[in-house]
Amino acid sequence: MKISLKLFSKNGYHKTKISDIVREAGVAQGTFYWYFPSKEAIALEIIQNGQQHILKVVAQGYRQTNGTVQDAVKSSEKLFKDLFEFAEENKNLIKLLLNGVEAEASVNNVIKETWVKVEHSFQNNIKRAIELGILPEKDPSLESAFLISLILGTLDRWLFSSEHSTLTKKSAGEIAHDLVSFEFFGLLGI
Amino acid sequence: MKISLKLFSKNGYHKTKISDIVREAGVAQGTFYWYFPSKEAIALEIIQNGQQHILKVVAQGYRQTNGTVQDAVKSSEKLFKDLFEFAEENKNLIKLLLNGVEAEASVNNVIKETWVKVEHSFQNNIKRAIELGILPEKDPSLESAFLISLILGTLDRWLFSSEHSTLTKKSAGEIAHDLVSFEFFGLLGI
Amino acid sequence: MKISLKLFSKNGYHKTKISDIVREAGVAQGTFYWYFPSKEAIALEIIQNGQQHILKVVAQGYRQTNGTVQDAVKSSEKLFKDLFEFAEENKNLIKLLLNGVEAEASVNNVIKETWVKVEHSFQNNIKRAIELGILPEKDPSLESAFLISLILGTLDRWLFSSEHSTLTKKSAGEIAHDLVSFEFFGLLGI
Amino acid sequence: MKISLKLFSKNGYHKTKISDIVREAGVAQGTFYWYFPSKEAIALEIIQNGQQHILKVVAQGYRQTNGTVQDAVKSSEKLFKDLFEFAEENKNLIKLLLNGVEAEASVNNVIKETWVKVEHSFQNNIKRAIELGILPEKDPSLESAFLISLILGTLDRWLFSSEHSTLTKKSAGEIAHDLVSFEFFGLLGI
DNA sequence: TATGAATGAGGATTCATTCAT
DNA sequence: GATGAATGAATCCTCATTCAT
Repeated sequence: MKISLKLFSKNGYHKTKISDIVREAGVAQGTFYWYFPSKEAIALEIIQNGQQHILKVVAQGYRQTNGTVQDAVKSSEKLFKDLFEFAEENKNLIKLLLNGVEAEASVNNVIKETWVKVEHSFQNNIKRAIELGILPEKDPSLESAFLISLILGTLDRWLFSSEHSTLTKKSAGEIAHDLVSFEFFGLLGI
Repeated sequence: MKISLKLFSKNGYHKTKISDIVREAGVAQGTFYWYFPSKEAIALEIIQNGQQHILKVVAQGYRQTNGTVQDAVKSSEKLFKDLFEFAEENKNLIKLLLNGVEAEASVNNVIKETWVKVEHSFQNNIKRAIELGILPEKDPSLESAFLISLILGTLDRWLFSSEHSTLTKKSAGEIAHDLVSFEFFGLLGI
Repeated sequence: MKISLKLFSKNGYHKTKISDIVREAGVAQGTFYWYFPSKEAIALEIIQNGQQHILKVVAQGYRQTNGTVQDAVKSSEKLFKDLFEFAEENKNLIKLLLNGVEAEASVNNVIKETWVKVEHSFQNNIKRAIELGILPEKDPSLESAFLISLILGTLDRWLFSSEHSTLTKKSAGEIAHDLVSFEFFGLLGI
Repeated sequence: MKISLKLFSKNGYHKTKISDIVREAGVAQGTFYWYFPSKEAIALEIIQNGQQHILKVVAQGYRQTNGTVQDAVKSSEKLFKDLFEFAEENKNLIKLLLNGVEAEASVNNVIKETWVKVEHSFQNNIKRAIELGILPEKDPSLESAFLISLILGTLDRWLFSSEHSTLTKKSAGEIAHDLVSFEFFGLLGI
């Protein structure tokens, strides 16, 4: 699975042949089919596996948000940092999830699902913050859409862009700090 | 090209067969090759074509930004509206550009290039705004990375997400309005 | 036809496309079919045309063989010289005829036929020489087979071999001279 | 490979389809590609294989040539006999090598190479005979060119010509005998 | 006569999957 | 559990030929 993930993320789903995977794994072609019923299946398993990990990170990321904006900012920054650190350690997985493979529909669906779930988590947090009076009364679903767009796009550029020298050099913590500032205060923020 | 674009964006590059394209076009297989040297070539032409259109929209989107924050906000909103309207009218193209096909490297490169160029345009605008004292002194490359992430992610969800009932129902103008608020003031903005 | 001959001999029958021919000729694809019913037909016409020329050369090559061995040698040398000069001026044709295209059976047949006819001419001459007591009593059909083998093989190496520096530098007359010596006296000849 | 050789020599390279080969071999199309990377590759392998065999025959054909013309004649006749017997047993291979396929350049090159090597072998022998004073001082490269022309042309007519009733009926030994007479003494020989 | 766009059968190669050992 | 040879459907592309203009 590790090898498959690497090859999928590096070369894409279709361009990764079973023969490539088994060659690198040092086993015979038939052996692959002892462990996985099909190419689709292993892709699915890889993605679902990854989804669990990510959701765990996100779930653990938010701690308490009791009270002030200051708390919310800190909490958010903590989550971003965790998420970016996880991404850094699992580049291949993230690449696969961000690029979206041109694979069987089932695989694409699990990928979509992953981000939808992450977004839901964000949305719940925003809702709570509004209820607590920390954030102004706005549409949480819209705000979370903005938020996840912001995060995933930045993540993509941070890890995989050759064009962003500034971005690429930053650590997960630094990115998280900058990001949270934009999140709460926008371009005009301090 | 129109048919190819539709099929590519709907089914992906690899799953779109030349035979699919010509069947829908009502011509013979060989006719395809009279007009395009290869499958890769037509994909490339489609994308490059699309790139030009988008860049034109972006270039024309920003008008003057002479002076106040108010002006900048208005200008930005205008651009977003234009961009989203264009996207709405060219859903297939946008889908292709956002999802990124798993195609030949050349095709993927042109897609990447497209967004890099759009981002550059944003970046220049932010620079100018900083020089004019409209925006606080920050790293424009970082800000533009945030901005493009925000826009493209939102665009994706607006056009192609089945999960965002709130988002989906909004018009290009409304999205642009909400987006510009987040852009300048963040979650805390009015 | 000239262009076709060039391309056929240079690249082979199958690798020469009608589109190659018409491009070089500066006419449209359809125009080709106004003058020739098919690719096979033009090849056939080219070869048959060439056959006539060669047979004329061979027919005129032998003059009188009245009497002595000396006469026969001279006569033979004259023919070889004519033949080799013709070949030098019609390299493309000769290449086509010697290599034997992998074409339709009909084309190959005309090529075979050409050499068979040339050989017949040789055979008749040998017969006459035997009748005149110039050559010893042997099987003329065998001798002519030897002779044509000798000539065509040498011709091939002379015109198209990159390995025969000695051969390549000789003129048609010189080759003819050497050849005739071998023809009549073999390796042991003076 | 045997089947491929047969089909190549019978129908030519281009007219032999992979589907023909596998049908006759009784395997699936894909199986072909398990053993050979391409059509070109199998042709190459066949030819190279054949080249080795021929060169072995030629290398073993000449024995000692110690002394007299008589010895040289005998030695030569022995080689011709071996060569012609080999050719008789490997008609398909010889046909392929003599006709020269219209295949990829690589294949054609190996064919050319084969005969060049055979000729070199002849040439060396002639050189030695000159040094020993058996043959008169002449250009060995020219003589070997004559010799190989003579042999290959005769071989071609013996095996594949429908026009040479006299030739066709002879055995390898008989042809060799006649050939060696022409080789050493020419038309005028006893 | 000339054009050149259109045709479509044909053919090499790929690769996920199977299965006897 | 493991092997790797065998399968064959699938697909891109070629090119001689046709034909309306």
